[in-house]
Amino acid sequence: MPSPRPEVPSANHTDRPGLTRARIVATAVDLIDTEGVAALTMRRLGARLDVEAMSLYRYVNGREDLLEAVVDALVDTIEIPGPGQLQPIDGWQAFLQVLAHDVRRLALEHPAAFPLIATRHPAAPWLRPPLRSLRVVEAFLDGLRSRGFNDSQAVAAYRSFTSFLLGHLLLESAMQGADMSPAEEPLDEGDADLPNQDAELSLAEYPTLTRLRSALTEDHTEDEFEQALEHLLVRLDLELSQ
Amino acid sequence: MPSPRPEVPSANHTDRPGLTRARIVATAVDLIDTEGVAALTMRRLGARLDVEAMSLYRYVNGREDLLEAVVDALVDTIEIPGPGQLQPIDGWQAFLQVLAHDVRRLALEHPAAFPLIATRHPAAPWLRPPLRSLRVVEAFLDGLRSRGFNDSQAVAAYRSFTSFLLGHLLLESAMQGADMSPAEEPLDEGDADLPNQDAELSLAEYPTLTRLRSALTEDHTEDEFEQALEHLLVRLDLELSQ
DNA sequence: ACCTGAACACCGTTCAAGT
DNA sequence: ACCTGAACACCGTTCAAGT
Repeated sequence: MPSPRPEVPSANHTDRPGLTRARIVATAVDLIDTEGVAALTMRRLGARLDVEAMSLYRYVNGREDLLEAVVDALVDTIEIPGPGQLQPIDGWQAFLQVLAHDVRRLALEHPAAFPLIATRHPAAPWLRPPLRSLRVVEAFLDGLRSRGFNDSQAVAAYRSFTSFLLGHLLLESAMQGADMSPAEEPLDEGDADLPNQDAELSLAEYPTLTRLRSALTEDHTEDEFEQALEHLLVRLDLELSQ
Repeated sequence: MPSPRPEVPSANHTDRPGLTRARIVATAVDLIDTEGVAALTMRRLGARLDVEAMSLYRYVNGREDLLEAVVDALVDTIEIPGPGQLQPIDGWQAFLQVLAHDVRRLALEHPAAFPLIATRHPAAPWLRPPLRSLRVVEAFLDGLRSRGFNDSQAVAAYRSFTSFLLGHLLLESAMQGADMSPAEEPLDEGDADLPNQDAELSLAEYPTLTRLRSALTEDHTEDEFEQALEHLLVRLDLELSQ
């Protein structure tokens, strides 16, 4: 009855299934989403998996490799618009529109992880965040080629499209995840003689900022995204016909 | 700065002058520039200053505060175009051109630090990287206002300008600082049976990537920057007259 | 085959103690 | 006033040992 486990591929009916690289990565993503990147330590991740930290090293080549795997897992959720989401009639503009919104979904679903996607060095220098996987870039280039772009036009579009996504989505995800990294302490009132830089930074000397403060605070990130995307498409259209 | 001022102004003729917050921050920037952000530990920074790590806590509220100070110091090197660099004749286009290139200078001079500038949460939520200091934003808004922008146009320009800078310069700085973080080990030849993911990632299954590899590898970051900047100016011009 | 105990080097941070 | 020694909690990582 307590027989040593045979070849059985997945026969484990306990609540805590065996460790897997996939399960480790998924839990890591969850930990980042809920507590921030700084909270992702090997030991805490182990604890979430009911395992000692050292066990993770069977499936992951250290913390750096784990972070790499997290980024890859998230980027792999990007869906390249195919026959499912797109009518054959729709051109490259619809293709880029749908793709842009899926990358935006990724950024807003994982605001704490997006800086990793944005700043960790990709496997190859010509992979540009956030479209930083071979699969995604291949599909991106093919998608544009099959919709009328030639090679150099597709490459140029890859460059401008990634720059656009990175700038907008990094700012938007920063806005989203605002201040969740430093786990919300009840604010300390002491040390009133210190500069106290963060509480209410002194706007006194900045009349224009003071006047425009409420305008600056308004969140127009979605409008900005749509408008900038629209302008990018116009710009690409110009370059196509020249 | 209500710093604990010693009575003696600067009477220290030794090669190692006394500690200063400014000196600590400057050395930290240097450490990041030369060895990457991961190398910036309190202990190593102390060693560079011929001091024990604990001494730093007199001038800096821990590592997070130090990183904040590093970012602020770098952002403070941004020069807002004034009567010196700009003729009164020049309009807002010249103003933004000159400013954009100065921020680009910052990114290329400190490629390892730029991700910090890009991703650390600013002091106020309406401060957007990389123009994330009160001084810079005030001067930016005033600069545009004095050149014909009204309030909401200036605020809109702040949003699109920062998005543009962030996307382009983060990619360009990543390109610049490529792989200097993991201190250049002589590559290990062993373990040829493992996936060996990083050495030469397998392009076999990606025909388009294989074909366009050389095109993708070309560095056109400067052209991209100039072109995208030009298009942003055109776009802003349109919004001005509508 | 898979997980762990023990150990090591390094880290951030505090505080009483030195000068 | 300024710096340090000693200590603590936590971290990444290795490896022999357990089952």
